[in-house]
Amino acid sequence: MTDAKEDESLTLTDTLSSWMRDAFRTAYPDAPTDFEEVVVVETANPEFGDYQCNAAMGLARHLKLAPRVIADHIAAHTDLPPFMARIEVAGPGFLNLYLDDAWLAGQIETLAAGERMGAPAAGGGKTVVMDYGSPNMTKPLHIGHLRSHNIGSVLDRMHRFLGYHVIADNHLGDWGTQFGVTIMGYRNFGDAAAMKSSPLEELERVYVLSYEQTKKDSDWMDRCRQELVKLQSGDPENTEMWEMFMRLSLEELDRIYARLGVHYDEIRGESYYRDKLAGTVARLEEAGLAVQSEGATVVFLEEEKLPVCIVRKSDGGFNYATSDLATVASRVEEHHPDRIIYITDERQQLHFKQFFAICRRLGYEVGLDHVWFGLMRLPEATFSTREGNVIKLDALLDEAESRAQAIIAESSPEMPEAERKRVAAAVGIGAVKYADLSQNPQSLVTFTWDKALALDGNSGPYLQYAYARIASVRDKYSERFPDGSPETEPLRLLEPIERTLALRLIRFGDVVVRAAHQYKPNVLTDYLYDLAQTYSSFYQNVPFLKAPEGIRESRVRLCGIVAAVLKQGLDLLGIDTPARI
RNA sequence: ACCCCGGUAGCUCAGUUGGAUAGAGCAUCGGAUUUCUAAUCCGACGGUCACAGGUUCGAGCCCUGUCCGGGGUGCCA
Repeated sequence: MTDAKEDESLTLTDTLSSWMRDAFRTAYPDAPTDFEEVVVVETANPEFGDYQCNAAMGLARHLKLAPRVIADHIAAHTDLPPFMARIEVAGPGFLNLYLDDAWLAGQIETLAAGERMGAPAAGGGKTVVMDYGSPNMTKPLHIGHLRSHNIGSVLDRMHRFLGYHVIADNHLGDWGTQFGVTIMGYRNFGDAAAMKSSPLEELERVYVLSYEQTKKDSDWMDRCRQELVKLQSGDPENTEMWEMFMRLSLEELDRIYARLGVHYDEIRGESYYRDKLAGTVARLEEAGLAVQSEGATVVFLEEEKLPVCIVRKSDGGFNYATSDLATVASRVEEHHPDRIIYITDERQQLHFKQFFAICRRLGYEVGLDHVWFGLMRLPEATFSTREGNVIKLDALLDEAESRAQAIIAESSPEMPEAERKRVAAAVGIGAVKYADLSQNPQSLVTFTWDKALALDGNSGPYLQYAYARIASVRDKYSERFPDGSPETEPLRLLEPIERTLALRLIRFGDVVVRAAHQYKPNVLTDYLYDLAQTYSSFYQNVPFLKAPEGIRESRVRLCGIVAAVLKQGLDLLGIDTPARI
């Protein structure tokens, strides 16, 4: 029998599944199936055990036996490994599995001592390039840009945590059509002082003015295109202007990235690949993939039942697909990744299907995933720069911090000003991030201030509060029992809620793996909220410091392990955990 | 016209290979603080899982059709 700690790349459900699979194979050696479908899952209801296996029902047909007969046989004839207390059969053939209490307590004791809180080294050193954020360099970030950065950086952190070698790359939109419009705008309406103080706002302002001109003046767009062609062919004046735009925009991005806690290993915009675009098209032509059609160079994707993909426009310009193809070539050559993961909004699904299809035809073996998320919209409408109904990301974060600050001022008036500001930033920004991450990424998000800034209920601050209470409990313990050492006392799971808490803690590894591999941060937020709720109930209903010696230490120790898992989970979400809030 | 998503409690949303009685927050109502932080806890109320068929031991989840909403569909990204 496998010991649950033997293989570092397995989660607990992997181990349980493997054990159950062996049990089925032993019981039915001549069965016409390899039992690969036998898996163990967490139970939703404690009434049905800690984990359950539902395979007997599904296998009934293959084995030509009643499901209940199969389940009874497995339960009666399977040796129990050290981690298992008992198996029960229920209903039509459910196998309800109960973990051994002593084993469970032992696992929890060692959980916090390990590097990963029981999570496996699932990455095994595989290299993954993660492409997220990718802002347009001519506009300030608005609330709609939160998701790619937020979801992307959480998936990034989770993959690193699981032992993947991650290269996070910010593929800036710094070379597209918008620059012709922006250069024309800046030449005609630019304000050098405003450009210094808030560059992205100024770039956006001149972009909007210039864009409006295209409607009034039919030559305007042609002149914009000419400016772009000049830039792309190396005209010194336009290049200098572009470099200034980039320098100032990057400074502003750095500022907001620091605020959000987003970090990249590489920042390579589309411009980085500009000299490789012609060669990319040539390569497609040599491979017989790209052909001339209606004056443009295109790739037909009829086999994949996808629409045609344009790789070079009839005016000679290149577009997004070409840039992405050049980028993938560069990444493969330089990093040899096992997988490249792109995180963008849902509107780009077709683009990525086309782009991935071309990559397959070119023979790339690297795994390619497009993680798309639903657009953010306002209750009344979608927002757009042109409509003028955008909410700047900075403004959202400012509001979040000031709401948090108001509550702290009320609840902790004695807190020093500097700490109050730090905590307000942690709580406010944590609230904004959590509100976004706790939804299924693929859901369309309707933005409301109250939802984005929720400070109670299922919210980031609820988790931070649970963490801070534990820090406080442990401080009080040290004050009152300076000679005590909870970490060396055995963990005793006496009250039902304590065992429930232990069962939550031991799920952490499975949860992180599921969240990372399904690209769903909300799997982790759901878990952490459940953990914090279970802890809060424990906190409210069970005495720690007033408990008898021994039990007291066990409970304080359990608190510490909950705190460690909460902190690790919140770290993965990019949310800070102040010791006091 | 075609393609991709979505429709779950008054509101906002979860729902892990199809699994046992569909969950949470907010809102509403009732309770808990001489105590380890009440940003909390305990309880109540609240459902034709858009609609109609189908598949099977079992469907919110899979298949078909319809309605409604969002997005996309050769020279934006």
